[in-house]
Amino acid sequence: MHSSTVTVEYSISDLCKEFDITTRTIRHYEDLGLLSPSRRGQSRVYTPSDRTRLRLILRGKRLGLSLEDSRQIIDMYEPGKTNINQLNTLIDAIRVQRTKLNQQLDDISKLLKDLNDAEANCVIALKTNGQN
Amino acid sequence: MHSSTVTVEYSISDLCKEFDITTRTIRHYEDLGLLSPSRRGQSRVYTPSDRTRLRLILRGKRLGLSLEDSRQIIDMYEPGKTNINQLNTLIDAIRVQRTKLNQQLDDISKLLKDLNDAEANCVIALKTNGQN
DNA sequence: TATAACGTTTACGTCAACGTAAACTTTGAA
DNA sequence: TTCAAAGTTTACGTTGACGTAAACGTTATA
Repeated sequence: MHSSTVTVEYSISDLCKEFDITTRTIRHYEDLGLLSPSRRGQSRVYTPSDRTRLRLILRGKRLGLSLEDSRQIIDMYEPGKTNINQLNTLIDAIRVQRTKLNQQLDDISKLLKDLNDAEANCVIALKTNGQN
Repeated sequence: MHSSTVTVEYSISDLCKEFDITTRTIRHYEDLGLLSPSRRGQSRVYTPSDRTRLRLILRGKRLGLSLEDSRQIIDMYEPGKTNINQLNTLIDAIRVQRTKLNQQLDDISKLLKDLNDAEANCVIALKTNGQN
């Protein structure tokens, strides 16, 4: 039996291009412990898992999370060697995040509604001011 | 005919308490042109409209918007003396914001799903590790 | 009247999240 | 072989969003 293994990997510039960020940004995330790529020689080598983490970090950024927040959330996905105490605090942390996200959902729906109103007003103003 | 007018107003500390922020924060927003309260003597006096603007700013913050972004969005609500050109660029800006918000909605729903999975894993781990 | 409680301005400090520059190494193609 | 492209480390700079401290004015009430 032969299981073929196609080890996928990425260079730092691969990820930069894909996500439209700079090398500085990626190295910065590594400095903060959000990424820990292996090395070939002195060059960084990223796995699909690293790439996923990066995607999660950027998603967090779009939601206004700090890098530290993102680090904690991402760590939630890898329970790894957490003991029971940690599991309970983890569950609490998860619920805290969920509460924040639900607040955001509410905020967004209100903002979307406001934008709809604003746009409607614009359209009306455009029709009314056929002169000018 | 007599229209009774109960002019509602707020002091800076009123708003600080209501929204749980500092005076420094409110004055900072004023420095950036997001608020422009009137004065009685040298003290700032805030109207319900000012209060609404503040609420919108803080909502923007929860969504990860910069103060500059919030300023622009809030200005969308007050078309005021905008001419037709401005109205069209305004409509474009509104649609840009809407796109971003929809992206956020998508991000949030994914994150919520991830958190659900993470919590489920925690619960399983808790049951499995009845020992330890 | 004095002393809190609240307001003000001015200005330097801080922290996160990178930007930017310098100086260097490694590697593949001409 | 040389030279351009891509990689590296180190370190100071910048921007946004306030914090913090100093020094001062106003008002109410004990």
